[in-house]
Amino acid sequence: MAGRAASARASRKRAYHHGNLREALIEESVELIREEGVRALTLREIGRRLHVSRTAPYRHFIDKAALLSAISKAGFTKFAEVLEQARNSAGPDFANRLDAMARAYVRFAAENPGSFEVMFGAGSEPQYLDETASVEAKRAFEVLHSEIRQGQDTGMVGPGDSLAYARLVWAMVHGLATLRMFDDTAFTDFCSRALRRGLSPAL
Amino acid sequence: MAGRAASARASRKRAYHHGNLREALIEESVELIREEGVRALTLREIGRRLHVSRTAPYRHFIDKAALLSAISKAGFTKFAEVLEQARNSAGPDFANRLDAMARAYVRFAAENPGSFEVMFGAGSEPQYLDETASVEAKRAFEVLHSEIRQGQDTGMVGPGDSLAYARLVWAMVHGLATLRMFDDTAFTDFCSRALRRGLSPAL
DNA sequence: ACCTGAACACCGTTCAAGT
DNA sequence: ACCTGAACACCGTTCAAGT
Repeated sequence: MAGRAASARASRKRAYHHGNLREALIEESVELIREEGVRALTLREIGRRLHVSRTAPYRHFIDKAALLSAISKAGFTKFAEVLEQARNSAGPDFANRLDAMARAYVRFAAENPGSFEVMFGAGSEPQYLDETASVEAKRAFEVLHSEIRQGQDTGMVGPGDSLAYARLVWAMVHGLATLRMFDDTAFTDFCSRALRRGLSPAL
Repeated sequence: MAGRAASARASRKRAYHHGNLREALIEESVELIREEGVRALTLREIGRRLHVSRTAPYRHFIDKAALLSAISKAGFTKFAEVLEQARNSAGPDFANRLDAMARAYVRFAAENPGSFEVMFGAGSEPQYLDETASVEAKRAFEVLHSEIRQGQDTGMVGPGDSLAYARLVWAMVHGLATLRMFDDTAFTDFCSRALRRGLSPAL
């Protein structure tokens, strides 16, 4: 009946003694955040859920901030995959690829509000997403940045500093995501069009 | 020597019994947030600072969330004033007025990170800044929205839904502010130009 | 190595009691 | 009306002690 689940749980629990408590802490934290929000993330609660003492997390993270940092990095890794996948599925046209990434960005924020908050929240300080950011955040940003460079090659994006264009797009879409303006696809498309016009070479 | 400060403090303290503890709680919270960040905002600490018991705030706010809500509203009131003042000081030219508001928006976020976080943070749910938002938030948004309408009248902004244009600009600038991309004025100006190009009527 | 319980210094919130 | 102290149920974190 519940044999499989039980044995999975048992082996999982035993496995903590083998060195993957760290991984389990991150996974369970992401799950808890998704279910109950960031405020519900508590070292004690996460310990309870993993049938582990409340101080066990300190074997793997120096403090709660370190756990949050790991959650953020895991979030950015997933985020980069999502953006890349959206871009690659959108065909060769620059407009379609950019729009697909914008939609994926906003959807990620909508579906993972907790992770999104940890990734971009007060604790972190990502700023320009290049120098000070984690390598995971940089990788996500690079997915967009490389697309902008391609857009410049095909004349869809004006000449000049590709980094500035990429930051501009990132900020625009990030604003949409942060203000949770994503339940109206007509508006999102409206923004995409205006954004592309803003990027295009001056006449 | 310290007589004036002392008597001011004394009359201030006595005044709490006269009904302005509520106001003092908000002011002191904003001050504390500015100094130490949102995480430092504690009902107990705020009570300490005002020489009042830790449960005194409950006479004026049902819980901590209600205090935060009041802080948010006060922040939006200030925010609206700042935006309006920036616009009015920028002369008659649309581009200058829009750029001035963008700069003021970003500067407000830079100078009041704590208030900004409370205003737009996880607790609140402002979304489109019109229907669900507080009247204070709506007022701030209206400063921008009315300017967009004027831009349409003078042909600087394309025809159609002025609300959509206003939301677009808000999201763009909000992204800059949220990602703390404000230490590079050259980049901010770059974004302003692209933004205005995106708003302009299609050819 | 990894885990545990007890303990410390904090919170938000409630409530009976004071003026 | 407005304020207070004690109390309750939580936290994050440290540390000596266990296997």
